[in-house]
Amino acid sequence: MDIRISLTDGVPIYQQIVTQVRYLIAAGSLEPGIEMPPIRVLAEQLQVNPNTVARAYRELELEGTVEKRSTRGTFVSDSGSKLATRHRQAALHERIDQLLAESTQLGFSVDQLIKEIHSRSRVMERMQKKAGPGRGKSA
Amino acid sequence: MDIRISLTDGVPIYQQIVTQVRYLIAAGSLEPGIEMPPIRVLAEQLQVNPNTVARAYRELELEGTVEKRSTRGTFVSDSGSKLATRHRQAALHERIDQLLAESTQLGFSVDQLIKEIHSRSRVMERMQKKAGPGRGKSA
DNA sequence: TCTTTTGTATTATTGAGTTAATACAACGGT
DNA sequence: ACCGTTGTATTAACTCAATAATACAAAAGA
Repeated sequence: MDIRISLTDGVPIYQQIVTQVRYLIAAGSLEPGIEMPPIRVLAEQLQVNPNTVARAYRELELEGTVEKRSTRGTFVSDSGSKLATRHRQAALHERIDQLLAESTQLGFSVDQLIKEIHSRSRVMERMQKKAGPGRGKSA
Repeated sequence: MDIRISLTDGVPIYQQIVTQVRYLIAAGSLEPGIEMPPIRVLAEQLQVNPNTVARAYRELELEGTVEKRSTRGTFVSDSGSKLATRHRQAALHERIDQLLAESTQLGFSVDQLIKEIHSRSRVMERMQKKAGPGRGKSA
């Protein structure tokens, strides 16, 4: 499981796990039916408390992305890929809505906002070229 | 001072004050040179602790939007309008950057993102027509 | 049946952030 | 000089979320 957590960026560990599992599933690295690492194993690899991983798995199960089969383990559900993608899109929509609300408050039109986005995306691209790969615990 | 705070939306009170003062200044309701309400007065109007208002004023002073003249009061600084606008734009840029980061992770191109934004903005407009004015303490 | 492996549940600790209570200090007008 | 007004400083309480410590329950398989 190629999951990397950062202890310094303020994002809760369990949330990082959820997000990255969704990513791995949406990207096809984790296919439906595959067994997830047991809670304790992943916790050991990431050097975090098992409860933290349990919380991430619980959230993933609630949304239907994975299935827990009592004592047999946790598996990527059949609809895992679809759900993971949907959740990621929902997260994106939420961000977009926040942004629209804030830019409206600022008196920007949508067109002006679009221009700003293009501008920022150019800046981000430039930064991408300089930035090295992130650091963090990995599994 | 037409400031309305919400005790239920999770945004810290002092932050709401800062944001709304910046808005009032950027919008021209508060012009450079104008005296701000004394900390205790605004605190009384908003029914919050004076320290909360003090914290908001301190932040506004740190960024140069207002000036404190020791015991004479707090005034909108000459560059207040420019600074308030700049801070609001910076906040917007930050949101945009988060959004770009997340959408990149999702595998969206900038153009796809733009389409999503247009789509969401149509949704938001529709919701605007239904929503009534917000409720909250006002001064 | 016993042991191992799985997820679960409960409770405590930690930590950050926000707000409040209260006392202080300085300037200015009378 | 004094009193009232201004902002300041210090400390405490409170809230909330995240994480950890620990014990529990149930199923599978030797």
